[in-house]
Amino acid sequence: MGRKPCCSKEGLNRGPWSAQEDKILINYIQIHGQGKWRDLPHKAGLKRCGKSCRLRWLNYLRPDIKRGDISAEEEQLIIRLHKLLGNRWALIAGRLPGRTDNEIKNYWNTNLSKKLEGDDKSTSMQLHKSKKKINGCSIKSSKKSSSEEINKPAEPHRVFRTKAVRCTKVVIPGLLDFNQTVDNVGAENVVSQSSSALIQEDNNSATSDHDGLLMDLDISELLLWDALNSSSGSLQANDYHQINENGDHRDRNVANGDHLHHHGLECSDFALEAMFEDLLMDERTTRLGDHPFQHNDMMDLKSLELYFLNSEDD
DNA sequence: AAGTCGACCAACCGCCCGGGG
DNA sequence: GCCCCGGGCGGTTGGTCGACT
Repeated sequence: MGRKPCCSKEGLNRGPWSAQEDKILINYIQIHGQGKWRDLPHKAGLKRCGKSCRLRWLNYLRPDIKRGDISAEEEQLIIRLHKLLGNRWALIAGRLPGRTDNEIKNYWNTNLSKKLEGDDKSTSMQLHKSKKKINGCSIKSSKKSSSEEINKPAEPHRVFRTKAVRCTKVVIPGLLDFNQTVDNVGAENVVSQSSSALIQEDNNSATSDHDGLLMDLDISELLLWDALNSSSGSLQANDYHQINENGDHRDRNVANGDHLHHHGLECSDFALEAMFEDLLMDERTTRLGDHPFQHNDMMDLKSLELYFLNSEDD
């Protein structure tokens, strides 16, 4: 009955990885590359489930993993992205170079959720006094986080999807031509710059007056966040490819343009995410006035909002 | 010093999706 | 169209360790 397990658990090691196992896995991947996770343990001589190997590599052994505390900037970014995306840890992680979804998820669950919950509760008559230490006072991570820096207004989060259900199809009317050449764009720069921009835009971003969709942090803000930072330096297409590879998903869904069709654009989550960057690419590479964005580096926020509102209506 | 509690986080689990046959 | 497989994702668990009493 039930689902067939991904592998036989018999005779397999479980729990924490030993240094020896790590070494074996690293050596194997360095030689053979990633993929074929199910076969990997057998071929590499590891007594581990393939999924376990994959997780170990992605969350711990990858060379581009950034170790250390989450910075205040990263924390702000996580909060805002979570507001926008909900528990889409992989997407959020995609915006934080070197951070893994697991790490962000853990960080959120142990620090930020309580922090924000505390904020909410503190402004809602503090009904739960029985729950001591709820407001981050004794949270261990206070040593590394910056709760004082979170001066968020206590308000319910508005996310597009709070439930972790994959959105595989999003139809966006053919306002944008995603078939345009993708060049001179470095997503890595986009990511890093975008991140800081998002933070900087925190307080002065023009939030929409429209109900619902664009309240608080919204798609247009995310777009703006990217767009505002699209003017720096010339960037290479292979940079984009590189970050796609590092970002696991976007190369498949976006760089190939699989999901992007003009006049009725279909896109996956990954494509949706990368769409923001593609919008940026569009703006940068074409510099045409045919779409709602001004060809200046400073884009018209209202245009962006209207664009998405129209999309929503459609 | 010893016991208890709670936070942290690596690892696991189960579900879902896309691709291929 | 259906089924299987590989891979990805989010939720949850459990071991470890530090803080507190």
